[in-house]
Amino acid sequence: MGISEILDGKLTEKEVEIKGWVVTRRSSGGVQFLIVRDGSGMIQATVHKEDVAPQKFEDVDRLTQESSIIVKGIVKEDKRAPGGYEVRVKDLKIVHLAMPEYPLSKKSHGIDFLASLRHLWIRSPRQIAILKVRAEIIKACRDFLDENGFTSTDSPILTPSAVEGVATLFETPYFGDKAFLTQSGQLYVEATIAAFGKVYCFGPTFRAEKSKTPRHLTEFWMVEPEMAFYTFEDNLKLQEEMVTFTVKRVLEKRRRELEFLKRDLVPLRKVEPPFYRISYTEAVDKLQKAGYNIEWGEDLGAPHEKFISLQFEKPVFVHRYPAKAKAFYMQPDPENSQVVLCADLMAPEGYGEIIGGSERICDLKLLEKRIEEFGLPREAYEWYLDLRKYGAVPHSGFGLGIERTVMWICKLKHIRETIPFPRTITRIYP
RNA sequence: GCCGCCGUAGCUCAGUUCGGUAGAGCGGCUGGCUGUUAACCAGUCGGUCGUAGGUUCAAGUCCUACCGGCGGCGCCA
Repeated sequence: MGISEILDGKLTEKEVEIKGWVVTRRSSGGVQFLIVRDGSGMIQATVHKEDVAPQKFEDVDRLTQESSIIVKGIVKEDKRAPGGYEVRVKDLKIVHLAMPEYPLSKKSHGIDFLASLRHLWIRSPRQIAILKVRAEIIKACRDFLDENGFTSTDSPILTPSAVEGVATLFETPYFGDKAFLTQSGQLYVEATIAAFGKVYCFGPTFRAEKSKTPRHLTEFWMVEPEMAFYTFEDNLKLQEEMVTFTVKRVLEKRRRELEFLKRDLVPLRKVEPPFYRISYTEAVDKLQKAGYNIEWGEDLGAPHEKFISLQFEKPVFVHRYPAKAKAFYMQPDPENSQVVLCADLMAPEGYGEIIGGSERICDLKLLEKRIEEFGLPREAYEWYLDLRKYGAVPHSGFGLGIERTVMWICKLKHIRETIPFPRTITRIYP
């Protein structure tokens, strides 16, 4: 029994017990109005002087913001109450009287202050709504993959070597040796496909990049599916299906949260396969015609991604980037060896990349050559090369950034709200 | 790493142009109000003006350095 069920109208005129926290208290002499939160929702509880013992009424008068309480009463439908329902209180027990001067008031706060009080900020309705959507997105991704023949095989977080470059790795001591926090589970899921066919890993990844932007965290979560025998084309189709499934699931299960966030649902309802596709070369052409200063061969920057993303009302794949701008393990396009069979999925409405994916090199000789060309230490990749020695198959995969997906689906301005405790270049507390 | 902006009460800010006794709203506290909606009304508590130097009769205000944060870029998911 929770507040969400009361708000669904299932418990009208019934007696209920709510265990929760006081969000605000207002009084009008003989009537006290409490807004109570229980994790499932918020509702107004009214305490009339004549309904409770005098001592109880005085207790209510002492209630501070964020005090924890247990309330018993009758559910009433009432237009005067926010949300249309309220609980007329018959009994109330104070579990803990919160200290006065709860730091977060109902008025606005600056971002620095809120970030330093993240452990309390997550209680606020907006943050609750966002994190509920986050949880739904994660569950949707897992459900989609689990229901489509994937086995979850999580990758290690402590790793001996870099996937792509050492400069952006967090280093940690490891029994007299060095270890690094993973930047991607991809190489390891490329190993487990030979055991399970279709796999995915889900976990935190770490980038020691000094990125100071509204779309970067130093610690973020990725879902990384990897599929044996999947071509580049199969990979894109899977991404379309997974993203569509996820958006539909959130629209279905977290409608209330999206509406609370004042998220326009129209663009989300348009998310259906097939997504748009544009090659990197076409994208550069478009950008140049729009006056952007970009040459073929350069990777797309934030303003470029935003521009492309705004051209389409559905997600768009930008595919076949120059080989030099991308990772060593990507399969060259058989029709043009200057580009690789990769695609980034750009979310619409100006949100950029949420997925990066590619077909992987499966030929041993070619992979050896690429490792050398990228100046990577071959000894660190011996195990990875083994995968091309014993039953190599064409295979593809992608990584979906959870926080960026949350940011897009909730239409947020900054990624710091998409994870309970964000880690950024300037903040590791709380 | 680069460019720009900002640090004044617990919070959000005004005061800086042109140096002259530290301000408001919210929150807290005290009291009032029998339907409040960021409730309202009256009273009250609350300050090393980011830090350190400097200029000056006098610095929140002018100068220098440092620290912290925010916004944008680069890199990336």
